[in-house]
Amino acid sequence: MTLAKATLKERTFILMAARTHTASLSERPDKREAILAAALELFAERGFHGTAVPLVAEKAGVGAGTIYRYFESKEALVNALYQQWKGVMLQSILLDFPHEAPIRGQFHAFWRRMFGFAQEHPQAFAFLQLHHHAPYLDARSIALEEASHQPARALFEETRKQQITKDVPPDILIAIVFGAFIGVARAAQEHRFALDEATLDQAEACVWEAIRR
Amino acid sequence: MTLAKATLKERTFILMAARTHTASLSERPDKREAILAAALELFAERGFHGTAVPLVAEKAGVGAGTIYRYFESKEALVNALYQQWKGVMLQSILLDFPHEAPIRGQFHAFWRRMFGFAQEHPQAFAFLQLHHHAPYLDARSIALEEASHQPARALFEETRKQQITKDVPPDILIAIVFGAFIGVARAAQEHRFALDEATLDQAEACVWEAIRR
DNA sequence: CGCGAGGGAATGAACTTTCATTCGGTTTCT
DNA sequence: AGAAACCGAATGAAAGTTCATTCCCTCGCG
Repeated sequence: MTLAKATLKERTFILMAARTHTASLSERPDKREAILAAALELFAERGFHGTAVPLVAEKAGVGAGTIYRYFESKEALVNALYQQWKGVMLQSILLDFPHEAPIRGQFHAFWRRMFGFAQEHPQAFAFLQLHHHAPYLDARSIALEEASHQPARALFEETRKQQITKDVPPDILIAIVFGAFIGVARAAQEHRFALDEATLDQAEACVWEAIRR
Repeated sequence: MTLAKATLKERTFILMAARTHTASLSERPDKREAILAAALELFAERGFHGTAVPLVAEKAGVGAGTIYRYFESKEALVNALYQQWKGVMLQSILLDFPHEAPIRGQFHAFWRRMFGFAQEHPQAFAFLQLHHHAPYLDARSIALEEASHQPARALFEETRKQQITKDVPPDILIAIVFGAFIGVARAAQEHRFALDEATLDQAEACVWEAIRR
């Protein structure tokens, strides 16, 4: 996979191409959305194998058979969901990202945008966590997952050269930063503390200390 | 489900079985262990709902019905597994913990012991991650999960008072440290980098910087 | 010392439920 | 009116669980 060098625009294109199942001319996007929304909620709570398709249909207010007019199978549905939300997450982090700002400002943007997504779409965040590296994810989902690491790696390779961050392999810094992000976001979702501005800033300051030289 | 009593008895039995040979002939701890080992492997790879009970039986070299002689249900099995391994993890971190060492040394011990467990029992580590906060976990499993946070909270409350760590709520530091730990351990399991001594020390130094004052 | 009865552990085919998917009838839109 | 979309009961496969039977070990009696 040479997604490494793919620009944001190209990745966006990939994302759009994911909508493969445009079978007929008069599709009902609202129904498709209803199915995806119901599936998101249920898959996030109970997992893929723990969620029955007829239950998704009921929650979507749709007949069970209708789901198969929009998705080839349950697997296709979960992959469509994964790709949709991974794409949304990527976009909400990368769209208009301040590449020219000072590094510390870029890190701030990164941090805030990640939490912005997790707070705005808590179910999608839980869903993406739960289905990370699941065996039923297809090649496109896995490629998207891989691609999502790329911007951070590029950033940390650059900051390492500039001796802004520690002289540590970027993959380790990424693991620490993303790990801390997920840890904080999850703890907040479990109501261990509130995710207000002050908390976000405190956590950001801590994690920046972890990586800065 | 009236598993409270049975589970307690069974758990006690596990503890004893570890070092006793006085079990009566009617008891077959080896079978129980075989079932637990097979279940660990399969649940860690495919998840709870993704694993069929007869498959566990086959991998354990045991008849399907035999599983139900040792566990009331599939749910009871997954909870027994969760409690067993959460307990092992807790013990391997806390047993003979150097409570009197300097704080930085305690943090080092913490860090190394967590990774020691993750490296020694990668499947158990994956299993615990995957089933964290699953809806089929019973009260005892949840209580164990909750209890596992306690030592870290106590430590960070103390270090905060002593102004060794940042003036930040302990729960936030815990989320960052555990999050970073899980992030690093997972990245290593995905072969993003090797977990040698140098890497462990680098990551530890980073995370210590995150929390120290 | 052998042998057969007794009893509990183990089994896996069978049972019941539940699942993903299909399909024919019905509704809706143009 | 025709065609496409929609529904949900029907379907067959696969799931978790059960239970009648088998197996194996122990013990008591000849």
